[in-house]
Amino acid sequence: MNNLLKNKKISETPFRLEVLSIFNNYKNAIPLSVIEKDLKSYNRITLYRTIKVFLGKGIIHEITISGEDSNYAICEEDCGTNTHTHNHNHIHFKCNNCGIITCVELEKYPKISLPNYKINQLEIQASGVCSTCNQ
Amino acid sequence: MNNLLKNKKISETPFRLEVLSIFNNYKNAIPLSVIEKDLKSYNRITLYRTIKVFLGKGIIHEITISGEDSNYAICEEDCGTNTHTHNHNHIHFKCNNCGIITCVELEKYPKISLPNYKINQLEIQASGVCSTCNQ
DNA sequence: TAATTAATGCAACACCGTTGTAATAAATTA
DNA sequence: TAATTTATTACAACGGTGTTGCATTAATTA
Repeated sequence: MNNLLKNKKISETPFRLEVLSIFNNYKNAIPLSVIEKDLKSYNRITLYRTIKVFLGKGIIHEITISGEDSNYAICEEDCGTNTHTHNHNHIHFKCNNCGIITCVELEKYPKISLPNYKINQLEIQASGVCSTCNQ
Repeated sequence: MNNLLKNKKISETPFRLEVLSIFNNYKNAIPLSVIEKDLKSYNRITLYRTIKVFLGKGIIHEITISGEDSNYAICEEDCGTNTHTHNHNHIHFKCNNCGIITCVELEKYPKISLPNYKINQLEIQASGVCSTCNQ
């Protein structure tokens, strides 16, 4: 995890390391605005490009929920190296109370079969009240 | 379906009727670009506002898939009157071959339970090859 | 350390969606 | 149906978001 960038064969720069460390400071998914806020010195364009590179290398994945800003979260070890082969065993949960979006692991991931369809990938987004707020 | 607008208690205007008829011409979800293309005379701003009103009244729903333009599809009869209570028994399927996004009904919709979580809503997005292309 | 390759950041731009407002059309009331 | 009220349309203008070209600077390689 410390030499993640070198493993992914991209240059290790202070900016990228700082973005990575911000991701690691949160257990949940975060939007660009959080990254911008946390960066010591931040350049809009460099951040966009960094996010694109991280997405392309499978370092992070994007969570797109209707009506929300895009959120980003660190990928698990076994994620693919690009967005198409990217695969995970978790769902994306949006808490309507605290607003936080998290990746939640499922023991048994639902299977869906549609006659005549070939299903390659499932993305499941749930919303409700998270375990922290639900007390 | 013909007096949909009046049922929803919004004014019936030529523009809105034309947008509605475009939705009815497609069995699948469509992005704004398709609506723009099909409108005889189209005003960008009015279209945005029309879509917003349709969304708010539960006439259409938005399908947001990572990396795609937003798509819109006519809601079923039993959809709620706003986006929050909006509920459906279908998943959103993106065909990687033809690119078309459809709402596909499921006989048995998967249930997901997470310890300590309260799940109000599920949005399921699948991708692969649709029944038309898969032949 | 020198040469090569890649990342950064500035300027400038295009696109997307929104807002204020005047004109116009639809709905309501008498 | 005509007059009034209410809502919609469309123009002008704007702000935000994401992108590209390019010169500078930093990281990697030999």
